[in-house]
Amino acid sequence: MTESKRKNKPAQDAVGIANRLHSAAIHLLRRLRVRDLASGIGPAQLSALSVLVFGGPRSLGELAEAEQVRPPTMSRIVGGMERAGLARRRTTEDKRRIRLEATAKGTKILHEGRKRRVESLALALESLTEPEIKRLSELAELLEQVLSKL
Amino acid sequence: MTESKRKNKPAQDAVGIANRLHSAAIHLLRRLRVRDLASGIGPAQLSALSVLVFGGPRSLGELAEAEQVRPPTMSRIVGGMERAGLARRRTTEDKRRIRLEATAKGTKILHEGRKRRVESLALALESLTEPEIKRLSELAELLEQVLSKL
DNA sequence: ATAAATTAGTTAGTATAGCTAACTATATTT
DNA sequence: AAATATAGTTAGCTATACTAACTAATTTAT
Repeated sequence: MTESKRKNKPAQDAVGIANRLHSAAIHLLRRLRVRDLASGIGPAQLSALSVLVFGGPRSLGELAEAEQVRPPTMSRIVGGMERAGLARRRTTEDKRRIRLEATAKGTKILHEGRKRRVESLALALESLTEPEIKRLSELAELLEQVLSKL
Repeated sequence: MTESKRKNKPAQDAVGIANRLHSAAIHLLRRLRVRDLASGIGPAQLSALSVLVFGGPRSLGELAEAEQVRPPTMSRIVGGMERAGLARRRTTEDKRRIRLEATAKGTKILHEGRKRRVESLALALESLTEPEIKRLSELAELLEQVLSKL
């Protein structure tokens, strides 16, 4: 994959890029997952918690959608988060709905975990040159943009 | 998180970029995972299978290390792969060891799955402009480079 | 040459995380 | 008032992750 161009067709390149991005994402998360285990909280709970912390309180259905899982799955994840004291259920005017919010403990743990998780990646980034870092920053943004179209 | 810079210290930026990359990777895989389900094979099996297909046969311990899981976990994953006809165990000279290899069926399914999985991403990429695609290609490369330092 | 230690994998038991189907309770529509 | 729709939960299945404890084979040490 040392990237000599045989074809300039963007469509062709898109598949190659997609493959590389996919592969890179898998490897990235697998490495970082190891660090997550230190928090003693599973990845699904951690990810759901981050939605509550950074995105604010919301209903179970909304959280399920944000996390791309089915409601029963989210129901269990939330159960675990509650047991661990990371989040709580609140009743709402519409009594079918619940309002989920992060506890202070959940918020604290998330921030600590996120920091720990990301710090090894940040360290690796620092071995790059300034312009490379800058480019990587721009491209991270581009990636999120692409994902929003997925 | 709209990221105005209070500090220009690259170390600070690296954390921000690392966070965004981490987040993007999570979202990317979560979206693509949906497509993987079509194959009827779980993500761990799919990932292990890809090691066998693209990296060639190897022992259970080696596969476990490549996949960053413990041997008992890999033992189960392989069990599932065998039941599904995706891989097989072969005896070796050292009778403690086993040699794992992908079956023809496993190889075929992996290639099909990979294609299907990546094609929606490729489609999203095509909605970008030429220079954006080019930049994203650089990201993939740079990202792999960073990962190799992780 | 045997005993001890190491190595490779499996088995057992537990927890999390995903699904569908079926249920309860509340709200909305007819 | 009855029917329908919506929000969550419960039940039951599977996959994936762990540690601890086991078996079998090989290697090392006595």
